[in-house]
Amino acid sequence: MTALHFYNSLTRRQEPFHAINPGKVGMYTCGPTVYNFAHIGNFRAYVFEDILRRTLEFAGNKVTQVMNLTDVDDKTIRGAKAGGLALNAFTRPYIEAFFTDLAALNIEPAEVYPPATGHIPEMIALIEALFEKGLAYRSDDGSVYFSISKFPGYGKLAHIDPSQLRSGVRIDQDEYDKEAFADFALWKAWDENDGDVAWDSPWGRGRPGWHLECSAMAIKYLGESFDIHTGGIDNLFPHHENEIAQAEGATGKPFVKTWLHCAHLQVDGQKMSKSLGNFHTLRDLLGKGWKGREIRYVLLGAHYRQPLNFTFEALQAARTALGRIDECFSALEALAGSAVALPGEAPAFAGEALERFAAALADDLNTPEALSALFSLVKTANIALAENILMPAGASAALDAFRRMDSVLGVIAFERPRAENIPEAVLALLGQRGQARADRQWQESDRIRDLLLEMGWVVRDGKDGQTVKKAGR
RNA sequence: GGUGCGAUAGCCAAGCGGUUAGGCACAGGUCUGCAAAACCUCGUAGAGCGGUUCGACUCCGCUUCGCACCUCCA
Repeated sequence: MTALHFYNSLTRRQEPFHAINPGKVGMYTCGPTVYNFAHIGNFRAYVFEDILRRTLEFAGNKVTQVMNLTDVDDKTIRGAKAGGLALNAFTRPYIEAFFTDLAALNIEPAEVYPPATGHIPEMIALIEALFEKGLAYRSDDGSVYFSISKFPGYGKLAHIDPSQLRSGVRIDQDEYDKEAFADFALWKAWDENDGDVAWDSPWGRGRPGWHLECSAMAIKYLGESFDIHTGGIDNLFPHHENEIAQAEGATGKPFVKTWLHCAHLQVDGQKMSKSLGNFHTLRDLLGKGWKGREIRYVLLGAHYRQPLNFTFEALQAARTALGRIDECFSALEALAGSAVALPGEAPAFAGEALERFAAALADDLNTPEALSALFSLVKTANIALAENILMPAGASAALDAFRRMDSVLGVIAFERPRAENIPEAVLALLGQRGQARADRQWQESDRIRDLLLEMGWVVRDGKDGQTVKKAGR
């Protein structure tokens, strides 16, 4: 396929992608803070990262993805305290829920999900390295800070001039004991709000700063320099900027080659927030009867660097569109039967659509364009089917193209409605109706059709007789 | 205030200096006893004002409006 190109937040340009070790890609993804159920805005980022991962695999790479779990920070500590629970007892259900949710969206698992609380020694070692380089200092209360004025490259990702950082931002400096306003905590000294959440360190009891975990765990699992780091756009500053400062400050090597950031999801044109009542968790939507594949499809509908407006109209549109894909796929399956595609027999339209699809993804993960290519395959296949010009081998080749596309999109085979087992009673009624139709007893035929509908089965009269389908979806 | 992004037909949403994006909805048609379903067909839209150009939705400038980040929200 065409060479992959990604927009790199660091250079602010679209660049050809070359893995440091050809064929093997190391990728770090900022994961959830496990103090609550993740919402669909969070999942936009995880689905985007899944598309990135699958596109890399589509292009023949072996991907090693690391996604951290932030299981210690202000919010988790606050939640544990409010619930009267130990920290890990508080976070565990949310970690489990997170994995359930990932599966519900057909997101491929990462290779490693390191929890912050499991990597305190690595973080302490990183702070020690920063002390050696003169980039860290200890304050009177025992906290440790990173001195951004001593790190020349600070601001290169966010393109921020550190000396400008103060303007317009509220200042509550007395909460901390820092030398410079923009310095950030590497280690936070224990205070009474932390309860029993504390680890020993050379600087006394306390807990790691939030930015530290990602640098420490990324280096541990992916090395001091690796290919790709992703996250939501909101993490670009300060979190990712600080990650670079910590990692490059300690190792002296370039931390990450390519940074990719996903734009936010909006709901009904506005930022998602609890006060506006437009805050949706994944489980809320599943509870309302929407399928994971439908939500996933909606999230693929816009380019990842553009804000995406989430609406229930979009979910309904996704349901209808997926239904069309399913119909086409099933019709091809029926025609293909057990036929195996032979070389040279693939219809040209399947290859063309797949090529367009691959080019769209290679062009900075253009999923809307990729979906357009998918639908061009649906349409041409439908026409070929209607005109009876498709041989079983051709149908099989078209199916292969769909499957290749779905290896990235993950919406066709996933949760595809299956042919239901038809109960005896329904079969019996169908038989009666068939007889009535043969006898041109339309009233009787319609009566049975209504009866079946009441039982939850929709009758479709086609060229080859009647078929039934579960109602509702 | 600083930095960045955007404004596309009823809705959602892409590419592109001149050649059909696509999806949903609407409308027509095929099929059908009727209906449903399915399938096909169908939209010259590009915030406003200037400029560059043979030609601009696409490049440049200004205006208006919207969004995001600016110390721990994906």
